[in-house]
Amino acid sequence: MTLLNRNVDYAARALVFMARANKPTVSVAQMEGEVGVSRPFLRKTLQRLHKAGILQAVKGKGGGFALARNPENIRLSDLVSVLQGPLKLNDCVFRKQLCRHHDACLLRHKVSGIETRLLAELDSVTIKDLI
Amino acid sequence: MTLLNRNVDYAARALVFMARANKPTVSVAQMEGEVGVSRPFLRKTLQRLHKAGILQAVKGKGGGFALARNPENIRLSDLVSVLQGPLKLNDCVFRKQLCRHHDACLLRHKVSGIETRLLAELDSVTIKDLI
DNA sequence: ACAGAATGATACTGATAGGGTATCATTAAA
DNA sequence: TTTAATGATACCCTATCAGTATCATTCTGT
Ligand code: FES
Ligand code: FES
Repeated sequence: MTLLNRNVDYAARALVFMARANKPTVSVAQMEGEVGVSRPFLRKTLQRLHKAGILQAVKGKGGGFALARNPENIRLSDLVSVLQGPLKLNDCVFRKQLCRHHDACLLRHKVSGIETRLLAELDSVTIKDLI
Repeated sequence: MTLLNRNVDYAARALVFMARANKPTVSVAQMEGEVGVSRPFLRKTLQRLHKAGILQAVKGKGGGFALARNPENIRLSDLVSVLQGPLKLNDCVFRKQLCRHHDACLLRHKVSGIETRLLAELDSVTIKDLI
C-alpha cells in the first residue's frame, strides 16, 4: 500500500516552490528542475489541481500557475483527494451487504475509526507547514 | 487509496470465524459461506497466512486451518503486511535522492510521522478485538 | 500581423498490482 | 481405495499508476 502516490509527491513540491517563489505566476518550465519530473507530466498534474480550484492558471506567454489560496489553506488532504481520489473504505464498509451483521461489525467500526484519524492527519498538514 | 484490500477483509472474517469456532481445525468449505468469497480464492489467501506462520494447517480429510497464535496476538498489521506487503513510504522517503534537501525535507518528516501512527493503529487491533 | 511561450484538452502506451480461476500434486482419514 | 482436505503453480482479466505525445487555445512582445 502506498500512502501517497507520485503525483501527490510532485504536486507538494511544486506547490511549495510556488509558495516560496513570491511571483504572480510560475511556469512549469521553471519548476521542472526543482521538482524533478518531466515537464508534460508535471503539467498534467497541475492542470488537475487547477480544475479542482487549488491553483490559478494564466495562459499565454509569461503565464503559469499560482496558488489559488493561501498556503495555510491548502492541505495535504486536498492534494490526495484530487490526485488519488477519495479514500475508499474497506469493502465491507463500502458495499454494504457483503457480510451479515453489518451494523454490529467490529472490524468495520475499527477500520472506519482508523480511516477517520488518518484523514484528520492529512488534513492537518498544509503547504505552509512545508515551506 | 484503499486502506485494506479484499484479501485482508476476507482474512479478518475468516480468522474471527476460526477464533469463534472452538475446534481444532476449520476447513475452507466451512468458512466460505460466512466469509462470502469463493473457496479457491479464500484458500489461496489462507495459504499465504499459513506460510507466514499466522495459521496452522492440517492436510487430509478432516483437516483445515487454525490460528497458530492466540487471537490477541494476531494483529491487523500482521494481515496487512502479509497480504498487502509492507507499507511503502512516499517516494521521496523511499528512493532517496529524488529531490535535494532530503534530510531537511518537511514533507518527508510529516508523511513519515503519519505512516508511523497509522501502523500503530493497525497494530493495536487484534483478532480478539473483532470476536 | 506574427512568432513564441505558455496552458487546455485528450488520447495513447507500458508496467504493475488487484482480484480471481483452474489444475495437479500431496496428505490423511474412513 | 475413495474422498476430503491443503500445497504449489500457472494463468487470466481488469483497473490503476506513471508517463508520453499531440493539437488547440490564449496571451505577450515585437
Ligand atoms: S461488515 Fe463486513 S467485515 Fe464487517
Ligand atoms: S525528500 Fe523529496 S519531497 Fe522531501
